[in-house]
Amino acid sequence: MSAATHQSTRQTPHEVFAGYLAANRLKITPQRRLLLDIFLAEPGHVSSEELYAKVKRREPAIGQATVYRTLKLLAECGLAQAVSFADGLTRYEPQFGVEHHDHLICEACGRTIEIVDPVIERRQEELAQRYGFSLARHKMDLYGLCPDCRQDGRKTSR
Amino acid sequence: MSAATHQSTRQTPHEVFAGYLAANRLKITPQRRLLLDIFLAEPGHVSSEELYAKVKRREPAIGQATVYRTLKLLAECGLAQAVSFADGLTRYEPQFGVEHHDHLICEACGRTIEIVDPVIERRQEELAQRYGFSLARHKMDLYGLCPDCRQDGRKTSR
DNA sequence: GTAGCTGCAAACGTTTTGCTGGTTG
DNA sequence: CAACCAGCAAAACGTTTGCAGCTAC
Repeated sequence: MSAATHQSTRQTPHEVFAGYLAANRLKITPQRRLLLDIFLAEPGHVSSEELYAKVKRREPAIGQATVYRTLKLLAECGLAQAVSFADGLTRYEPQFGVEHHDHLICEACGRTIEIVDPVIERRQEELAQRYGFSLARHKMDLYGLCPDCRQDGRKTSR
Repeated sequence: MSAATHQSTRQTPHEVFAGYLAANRLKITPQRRLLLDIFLAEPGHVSSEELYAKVKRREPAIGQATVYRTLKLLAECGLAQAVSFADGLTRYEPQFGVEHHDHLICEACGRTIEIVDPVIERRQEELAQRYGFSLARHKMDLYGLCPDCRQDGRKTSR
């Protein structure tokens, strides 16, 4: 729990979103509100398609295009951040009030585990300080093989 | 044997590639050799299309599919690494003979310092093992403000 | 009322795949 | 000579865009 950035402004995500929309003369619609809600309820990184599937359960009439467009808006106003895992899919992760995390990624099956290690987090701070940097954020992805894919051992026959 | 973490062996890239192909009963072809050469001559990250264009100048008959397929092979044997910049394009960067390092990046002036911290490296291994993963490689970028940019909000020199 | 929105479907650009003749080991 | 590969073109994939009617402001 080392939330290094305590802001005095305590806007809710919805306020942030509404503010951004208003500032750009865009409109608040039921779809956008719903998408924000469901997006924020997601634990980790979501692809557009995954979000589309979840939203569709509550609002079957919604279209994929709306999901794509809204995710882009969320990224623009800082509520979401686009991350890529080199699997041809763009994923978004909530940036508001969500605990930071890193990724442990299986290169074989694409499975991704979110991890946070206090030792590493602290060490990163120390490292940055050693170089006189003030650290704002970081990104760490570990690539390897998950337990399942290690056992499969489909290669190196003989 | 996923060949991604062979740093101690002094194999040339061509040897690595040939070894990987042989181990999987795949064949060495002129196209694959040419693609490896041109790929290694690239300074940074290349997209499949960029590589295709360059290869085509030397071997006009080559097809895009071959480039895609070969890049995938290079990634499998650890000579290339796929990176995504969230622009809908998969890029590959050469991984051979390059010392691993992480990045400390100034968000104001773009200055980048290459770092390696043994404590973090070791801890990453431990973390992966805890989840049953075998770790092949990782990527860590720390973002913040460098000493110069901390002192004055100027977005100076570089 | 008007600018902006939605859902649909078609368009788009990248990557993959099926096929056939040719090449490697 | 058997397995694998190349090139081609079509398919598949995720994402964007044009449109006509609808909605928030």
